[in-house]
Amino acid sequence: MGRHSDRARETLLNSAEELFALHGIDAVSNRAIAERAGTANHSAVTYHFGGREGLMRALLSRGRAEMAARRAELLDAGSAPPTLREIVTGHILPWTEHLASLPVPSWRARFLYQVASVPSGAEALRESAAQSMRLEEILPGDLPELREVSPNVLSSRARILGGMVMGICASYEGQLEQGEARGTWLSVGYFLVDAAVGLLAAPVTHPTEFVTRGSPPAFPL
Amino acid sequence: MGRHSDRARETLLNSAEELFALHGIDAVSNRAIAERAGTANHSAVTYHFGGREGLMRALLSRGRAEMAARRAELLDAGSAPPTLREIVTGHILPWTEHLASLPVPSWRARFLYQVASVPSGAEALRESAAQSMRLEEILPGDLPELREVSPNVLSSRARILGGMVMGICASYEGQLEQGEARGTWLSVGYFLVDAAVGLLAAPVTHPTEFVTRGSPPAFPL
DNA sequence: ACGAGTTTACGCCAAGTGTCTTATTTTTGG
DNA sequence: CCAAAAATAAGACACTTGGCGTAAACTCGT
Repeated sequence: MGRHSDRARETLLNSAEELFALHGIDAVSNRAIAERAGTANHSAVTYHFGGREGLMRALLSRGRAEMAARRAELLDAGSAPPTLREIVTGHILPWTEHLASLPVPSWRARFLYQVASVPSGAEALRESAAQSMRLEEILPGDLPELREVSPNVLSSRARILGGMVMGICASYEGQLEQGEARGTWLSVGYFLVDAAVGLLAAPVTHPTEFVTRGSPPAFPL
Repeated sequence: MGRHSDRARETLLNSAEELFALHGIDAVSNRAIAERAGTANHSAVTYHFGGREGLMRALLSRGRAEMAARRAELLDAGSAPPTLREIVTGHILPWTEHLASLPVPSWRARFLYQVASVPSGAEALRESAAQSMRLEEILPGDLPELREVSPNVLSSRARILGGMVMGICASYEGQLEQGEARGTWLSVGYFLVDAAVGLLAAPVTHPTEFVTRGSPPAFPL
């Protein structure tokens, strides 16, 4: 058995993540990924992952287990019943902590931002998202901070969070690579928590019955 | 001079907008755009727009004048000095009103969401964005609602707004096409204004020095 | 050290793309 | 109505891509 295969797979995944993050999913060919990985085997992606779908699956599963564990840990440590801020923190901080654990430069945030944005990537995300909880389904309806927010509005607001977190993290990751970053991943996390709480609990001046769903798919925090 | 050329250009632009919105910028070839436009001239995009850049420029300039005028109109009608809500309203409502003015189905919101997300599109957006004002540069530092929000945090929060508006509008536009939409474009606009005000004015629990900039480029509201 | 199994290298092909050229058709101004 | 201009159609070409097949190189247990 080739134990080397793990190394080759890792190299391919890293190359793909970087190229996808920098140029977008659809702008990168399997051949380019293989070349970036340093191999002359232009069918490497097909060989190791069975094709584009397998590659995306492998990329999307990276770090999923750690983040899920960390989320459970944070939510356990909070008060019972948890406050809105605790719930939001439990969903956002595992994410920024995960990004903080990666060597600099990293491309994970920017890659996932691309995945969530582009139709071809969103398709791959759908199956993966099913394995993760969505914040909109987790928020209890009886939180005191959200008493004035109707379920429709709350659900629609929760949909915004994924894109918000992804976008800010992608931006910060880019700054980190350029050496222009101020602050830390943890400060980014708290910034996002503040913003998310303000967003979710904002006063409703115009009640509305519209509800967002479908594309773009909310990124599963 | 071919007066027909205007019609051909319009058809090409509509085809491109639709295909870009549904499949993403990088997943659509110039040939596919020409075919969708009903012409057998597979070089139509090059002939009428000089290439991909010209096509993107033409697409991005659509509706810009109307929206700018409407924005000025709304901001003029508000109180002096304007409140935070008035400023935000003046930047968001022209946008939802513009979308409301398009026939159903439309693809503009989804197209622009793609442009703002994908690197290749973001590049095209940069020059266009320079012609539009950015909300982060418009927000006065002395608004009473934002007294507790430091400039760094405020600037970073303002960056979120573009993606938020684009994402929600893209989602609603899709629902509209599917016949699943509840509410109106106007209600979407007020929903976004509420969310934006809550986001910008949210209490800051952890002061931070990080500032977002660079990619993803904030969509110029 | 050897041979089976795994990984890599690389050639080949059909399909698709952008660009450039050349007819052919359509439109316009006189 | 007619010629000039513009628009469309369609061919040629170089290039890239994904998929497939085969040969070489490598790894590992024995």
